[in-house]
Formats: sequence, structure tokens, C-alpha cells
Amino acid sequence: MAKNCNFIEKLRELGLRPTKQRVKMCELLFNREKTFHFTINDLVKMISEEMNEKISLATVYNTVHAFEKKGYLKEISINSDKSYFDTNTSVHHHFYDEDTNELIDCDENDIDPVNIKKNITGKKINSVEVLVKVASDNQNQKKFY
Amino acid sequence: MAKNCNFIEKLRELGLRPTKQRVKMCELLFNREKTFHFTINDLVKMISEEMNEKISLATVYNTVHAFEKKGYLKEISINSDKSYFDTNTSVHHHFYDEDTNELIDCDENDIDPVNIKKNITGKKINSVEVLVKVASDNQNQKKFY
DNA sequence: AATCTACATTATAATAATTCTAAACTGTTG
DNA sequence: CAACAGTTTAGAATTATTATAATGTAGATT
Repeated sequence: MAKNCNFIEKLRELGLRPTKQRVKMCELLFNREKTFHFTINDLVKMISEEMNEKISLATVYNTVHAFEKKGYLKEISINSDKSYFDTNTSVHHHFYDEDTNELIDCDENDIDPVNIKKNITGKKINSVEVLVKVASDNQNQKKFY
Repeated sequence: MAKNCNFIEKLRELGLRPTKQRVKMCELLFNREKTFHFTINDLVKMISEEMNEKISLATVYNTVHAFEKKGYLKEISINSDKSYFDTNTSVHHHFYDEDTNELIDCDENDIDPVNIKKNITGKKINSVEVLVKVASDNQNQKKFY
């Protein structure tokens, strides 16, 4: 596992000053084997409960967005009431359990590559995300007319 | 095109009282050939500008959610700052232009069917959505470690 | 047609997520 | 260590959405 000084170096490389708060957040976010999904709220809670630290909400937002902008976090669109972030920035897809609000990573074997046959002139594809929503029961969809 | 009385009948069938507001909103939403993407804000603006009507914001929310619950509107998750709705409730995917915030429908020919090979025990798949984000320039994604 | 009642609408307040602000603080450079 | 630019911070502001409680109305009952 990476040590703090590695995070300090890494942050410098990115042009981000290695402040106490940023290093702490790196430890929390990037010192793990497995991918990690979280909301800002989750993160604030973890910082205070698991790390016994107090980082201002604004700083948590700033830092998460800084990491996102640098490409080390990815925002996942699930529903509109919260932002989920993911430490796994590689192309991969998700299951979302609508009963429990749990987000589950798909690995390569779960979903075949998505084949996009349309081209939009002057535009590059930035991301392709598949979101599979699952739940215990489902409702069917109808057309109004 | 459907006439008002058809909407009145339709609403009754659904167990929704055909109030002035609901009929107006049906006209706006379902009296069209092509699929229609909107936010609540768009809708409120259209109601006041195009229809010269004033419907309370709360009613617009209530009605949109009522139509969604009945399966005649579909919510699309793009980013977390707004909810987009779609009059096309069939299974289809979207391009999202990050420069203009425009949402573009994919038709069947644009994206091959997504093949999901994973099964979550006790859960049914409610929806499979592909969102292709496009923009003029893109940033590449890297792993922190 | 007048009345009743449950459902709808409305303005407004409340809540929740996020962003802004301006003052205090802190890495970094010289 | 002095100075400056970038950061953090608490709290205010903003935005999207939901709740509330009073008023209005569609549709059934008289």
C-alpha cells in the first residue's frame, strides 16, 4: 500500500498542494485494493468517524472535484438526488439496486462491450456508461398514445 | 393528433382526475410526434410562455411524477443537478452533449443490444440504460496508483 | 342544481445538495 | 523568515425538490 509521502509526491505532481486535508482524503480514497463508491455525505461521515478528523464540507467538495478533474475519481449518474463517485476510473459499468440504493461494479465479464454505431460530427465520445437498475419487483412501461 | 377529450378520457382511465392543469400538460407533453426531453424548469417555462398559462410549480412536479408513476414518462439520469424526463418510455439510449447539455435519442440502429451476463439473485432487471457522453474535447482517465 | 367529499392545486415554507464568499490559514519560493 | 498564492473554513446563498395547510374543484349523491 502507498504511504503518505507517496500521496504527497503524487499531489505535487498533479499541481495540487499536499495539504493535510488532501493527504487524509487520499489515504481514505486511494489506499484500497477494491473499487470504492461513495457520496460526499458518506465521505464526510467516514472522515469524522473512521479518521477522527474534521474537514470542512466545502473542502471535501473542493477536493473531490479536484480529484475528479484530474481524472482520479469518476462521477456516476444514478438518480438526481445525490452524486455518487467511484475510485475506479476505468471504463466499467454498474448495477444499481433500487431497493437498497447499493451500487455494484460490473467487471469485464458481466457485460459485453457496447457497440456504438452512431457518430456525432465534431464530437468525441467521452464516456459510455451502462446502468442496470435492479429491484425485487418491476413495473412495466406503456406508451400514452 | 389526439384532442383534449381524448386526454380527458385517458386520464380518467388511469384514475387521475382530468383537471385543467393535467389536460394542459398532456397537450404539451403527449401531443407530439417526436420524443421530447425536458426538465421541470423547461416545462414551467413552456407552460407560461408557449401556453400562456400559470400552473404552480408544485403541480408541475406532482403531475410529472404522476405520469411517471403510471409509466408515461421516464426519468433519465445524466448528472445530479437536474432531472431530465422523456416522453419516450420505450427502452432506448441517449447521447448527452456535455458542451450544450443537449440530450439526443438513440434509435435501435445506433447501439447494439446490451448483453448482460450477470445475474443478481432475487433481483429483476428493471432497466438497462446506456448513456454516451460526448464533447468537443475530452480528458483521459488515469489511475491514482 | 345544490351539496358533499375526496382528491388537486396553490403559495409558501422546509429540506437537501451543492456552490459561493470573504476572512483566516498554510505551503512554497526566494 | 517574509511574502504571496493557493487552501481551508464557517456560514450564507443558491438551486432543485418535497412538505404543508388552506383553498378549490371534479364527480357522485341527493
